[in-house]
Order: sequence, then C-alpha cells, then structure tokens
Amino acid sequence: MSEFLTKEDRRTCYCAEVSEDMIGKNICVMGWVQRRRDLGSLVFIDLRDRTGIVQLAFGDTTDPEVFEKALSCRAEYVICAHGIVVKRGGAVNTNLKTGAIEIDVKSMKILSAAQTPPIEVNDNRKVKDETALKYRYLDLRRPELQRNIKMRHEIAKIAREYYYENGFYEIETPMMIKPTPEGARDYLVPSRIHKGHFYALPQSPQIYKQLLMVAGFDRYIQIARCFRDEDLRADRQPEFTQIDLEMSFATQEDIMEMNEGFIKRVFKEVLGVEVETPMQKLTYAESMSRYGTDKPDTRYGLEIRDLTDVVKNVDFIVFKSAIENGGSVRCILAENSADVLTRKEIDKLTEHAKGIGAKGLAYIRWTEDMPNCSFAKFLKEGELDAIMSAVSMKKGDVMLICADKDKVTLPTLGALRQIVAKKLDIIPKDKFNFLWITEFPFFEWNDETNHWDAMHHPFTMPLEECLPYLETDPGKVRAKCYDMVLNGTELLSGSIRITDWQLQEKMFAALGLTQEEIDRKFGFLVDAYKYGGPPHGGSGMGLDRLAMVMCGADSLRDVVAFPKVQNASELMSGCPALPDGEQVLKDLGIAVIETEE
RNA sequence: GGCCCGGUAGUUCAGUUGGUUAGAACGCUAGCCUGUCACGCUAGAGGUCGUGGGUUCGAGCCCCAUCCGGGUCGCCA
Repeated sequence: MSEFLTKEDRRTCYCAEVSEDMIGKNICVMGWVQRRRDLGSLVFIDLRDRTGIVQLAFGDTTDPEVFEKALSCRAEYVICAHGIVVKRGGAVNTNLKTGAIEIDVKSMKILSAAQTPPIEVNDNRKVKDETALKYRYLDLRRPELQRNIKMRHEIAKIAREYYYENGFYEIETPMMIKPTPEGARDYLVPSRIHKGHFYALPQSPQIYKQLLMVAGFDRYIQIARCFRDEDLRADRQPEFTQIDLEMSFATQEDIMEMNEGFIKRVFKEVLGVEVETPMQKLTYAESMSRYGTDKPDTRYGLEIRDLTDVVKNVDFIVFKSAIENGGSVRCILAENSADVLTRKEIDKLTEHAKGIGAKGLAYIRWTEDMPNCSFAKFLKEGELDAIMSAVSMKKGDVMLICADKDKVTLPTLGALRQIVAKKLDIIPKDKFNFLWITEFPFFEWNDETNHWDAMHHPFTMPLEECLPYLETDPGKVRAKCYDMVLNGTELLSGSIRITDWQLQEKMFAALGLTQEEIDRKFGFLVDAYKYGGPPHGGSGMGLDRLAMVMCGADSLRDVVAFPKVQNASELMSGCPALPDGEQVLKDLGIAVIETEE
C-alpha cells in the first residue's frame, strides 16, 4: 500500500542540487531508488530524479522503523525522504556531483512500491530496441535520454526566444486539412459528418503559412508537427517536428541569414560551440559531382574524381560503353586504406554498389610493390600509371571506380564514400560542418509516371534566368531553394515562393496539371495571390534531426519521447489499432476489406 | 515491395560436424556483513530456444513458411 504526500512533505530541492553548503540543514527530497546497498546495520540508497543522484544513509542512529523501510526498498521504488545533509562518513564519490555529502534520513515514505523492472534503468545496460520501446517510460528514465529530451526542450525554447525577438508571430495552422495527391502519402482522418470524405494530417504547414503572408502577418513561426505516411529510417519518423517559418519581403539571403542566426545561437547556448557564419554554400550540381549526394558530409575528404578524360582511350568495354552512352568514369581514392579495404571488403562494397544500381566496381589496390588492378589485362602500357597519377595515387591507397551514367556513378560513389569513411574511421566526431546547398533543379523526371515532378514543391520560385526554359527544357530550370546540411544530415529545406498567380498556373501546367485540376486542387491559393501577395519565402528545419545531431545520437529515437518503429507502429501502446466496436466504423461509413496477398 | 542482419533465462549474450540434464554475466529471492557507491561473500529460483510445419533414431543447430525487431534501397513534392 502506498503512502501519500501530506502538506509537511514539501520538496526542498532536486537530488543533484543537494550541496555542501547545505550541510546541517533539514531537507526533503523525492525520487526513484536507483540502488540499495545493504551492509547489515548500514544501508545506503541512491535516490534519482531528473537532475541526478544523491545518497541516502541509514545507520545505527536511524529510527528502527525508518531503517526497516529502507531495507524494504527495491529498485525504482518512489520515495520521499526527510533528513539532514551531512558530510560523508566514508570516501567521497568523485563520479557524483553530490559525492561529498549524503542525507542522514530521519523519516521517509514509500510513495510507490515498484515491481522488479523488466529492464534496468542504466545507461551501461544494452537493451534491444524492441524491449526498451515496449517499456519506454522506464527507458526514458535513463540519464542519457533524460539529457536528450531536456536538450530538445532547450532547443525549442531558444527557437521561440530567437524568432520572437526577430519579430515572428507564432501562429497555429490546422492539423486537419485537405488531402493532396502530390508528394508524400497523407495520413487520412475520416469524417463522421461527411461520410466517405477525409481530412489529411499536414505533411507541412506549407500552404497555410503562405496564406498567412498574403494575410499580412509578415513573419510567422511555428514549431509544427508534420505527418508523412512513408517508410521509416533511422532519421525519419512518420510524425516529426519542424521549426517552420515564413518571411515577407525577404530574399533567399535574408532567410538563410535568419536561420544561420538561430543555429549560431542555439549551438552557442546549448553546446558552447561557435558556428562560423555565413556558412559555406555549394550548388546542387557541385555537390552532386563532388560528393554524389545533395546532403554531403564534408567532415572528411574522399571526394569523387572524374576519370573520363584519362580513360577515354582505354580499351575496356565497361568504360567504353559508359562513355559512349553519355556517362562517365569516376572514382574515389581512399588513401592509406589498403589494410582495411581487403579484396573481401571490396567485394562487399561491390555488392553494395550493385544494390544501389551500379553494374559493378573496378578497383586499383596498391599494397605490395605492384598495384593490383581489377582491369589490368585491358590496359596498354602507361595507362595504369596515367590513371593513378591523375589522382596522385600512392602505395597503400585504394581506388574504387564506377563507370555508368552520372545518374548511377554519382550516387553509387557517394554512398561508397560514406561507407568507406566509416570503415576507415576518418569521420571527426566533434565537428559540425554546416553548408547550404542551393540552385536545386526545379523539375525531376519521373520514369514511372512519365512526367516532370517538382523536386521541392510546386510553389517554389524558379531562378529568373531559367524562366525561358520552362517550356523548352524543363530539366534546365533551377529553383530558388536551399537546404541546410549538417554532417550529412538534411537539417532544413526552404525556398522563395511563387507569388505571381499567372506564373504559378504556368508551373502547375508544366507539372502536367490541367486547368480543371489547378482550380480544384489549388484554386484558393492561386486566387489568394490575385489580391496582393507580398514576395515571401521561408523554411522548415527538422527539430528532431537538429536535436539528434546536437545530442550526438544516431537515431531520432534518442530524441523523440515516444517514437514509432520501422513499420510505423508504437510498441508500448500498440497503435495503430482497429477501433473497438463495429459501430465506430459504421458511424464513419467505413468498411474494412480483406485483401488477398 | 527488394536486399542484409537479428530473435536462446527478467536483461545482454555464448551454445562446436545435429547427440545425454541448454550455459555465463547482470538482475531477482534468501542469509551474513558498520562506510558502501557496479559494495562484498554464501546459497537458491528462473527456459514453449519467436511461432507453425518438415527432415531425422534424435533439432537451439538443417529445410520451408510465418511473425517480430534493426539497417538499407525503392519511397520520402
């Protein structure tokens, strides 16, 4: 049976706040039993709360009834203890902030007796995600997760402070909106009143924040929940949070600068790290050709090199056909890696490359006196030397070569670059490399549907100089949009919006929408800009991802209190679930149909 | 949807060419212990080896199916 708090039980401070200058004082602390150490006529309890641990001591001067209570405590019992702060009788524990003192307990209450927990509350214990997530409320008690969730809170707090100070209004946009066929799949919410009709949960507040600019609020910010019904990754949850903002009368540079200011401040205040601004800028085209991705991790080199010119006369069918088909021959040079990148490892990398879409990998590996080249038999005299000297290859290096269309070679080598860097352990852990990727292509050809898709979104403003290509060569059109990348993670995405309704209709048309579709799907947006829309743009920064990188975590799970697992379910509560009672679905006019596999 | 990895005690794991009673550590329970702090010592309990089927004299181990978890590609305007 639990004991209850009374008005005498007023907590005087958190556990880790008990300090040496409180010695002799009567205090009251509350928390969880981390551990009980029973030495016979002496008992110690480590009491834990969100701040840390303080030691409670029970000895021969302790009231026998209180002593018995201390003896009965087990891990994760919730207790309230009154006592006097004293200097420790034994050795000082230098691992604890409160290691020099302890509380000589005079009275205590067991507020909640805990069953033996299925998982230990301890950062040193490794527990399977499956088990940890089922008992998430226990796992969250771990100091590491407590620290991460607290840090996330601090980031959000600073975001509000910073943007409020810069004149942004915090405005909520609807969570129940009109489904859109474009982009990611929507999570749908059935309507009881309009049977057979659905709301969608927002993938982002995009359209509403644009309308807030038309409405004249000038600067908007929201810490916005967003939902996308797509498959998960370590850095992708189906519901996530964005620091979403929009600015009127602003250029791309204004918005980038505003975001840089926030990053500078949050890194300084939370981590004590000075971020250099303005951040480095890289065009999309440059990023692709050097790193094979639009979110490069620039903490290490290993850049992609073009060998096409060097090998254009080499009589190797793989290279030849790639070049003849308008492709290229490219490589990465892993310096001093021959010990790590053995034949076996290279075979593994080749398999991986094939998984991405490459037909294979060629390589040169130089360990012994002579370099070992996988295509040596096709080379004439001097050609191997020419290839190696083109990238200054030396003994101990490994060159991985991919020949195909750029669409294949670049992403393949980009992915290998990451894997190789991890294997070679050349990624500095304490570095934060920010950069902007700009001038994204506006359109992206979709092989399945055979038409152009918007790479960012269809409300993005094209670069003025690209407007002439809109109808003639859409692939050439670049957009006024920008991504902020941190250590290989896409942190932010933003753009200047189209605020000219005629241009907007033109863009929709280029994307293959008929006038009827434009009117039906986006008529209200196009109309809005007919009544005086200010030029504006904005951005959305992934709060979860920012917190993840700042915490040094590998997964969003470590910064989201109650995350979903890979199949988008939640292991603790067991959602999603079929609603109880058939009437619920009937009221919504919904029937569940069995599908054959 | 594809590919790769995993599922054995409460937890984390080991388990040899298929062979008697499936092990360890931590945790848990009980006893002893006056300065511990990952306390120590002694004893003990604890297993549908994810599930179903198959091969075999015999399956934790081999085969098939399936469920669950992780990573990744597709997907994520």
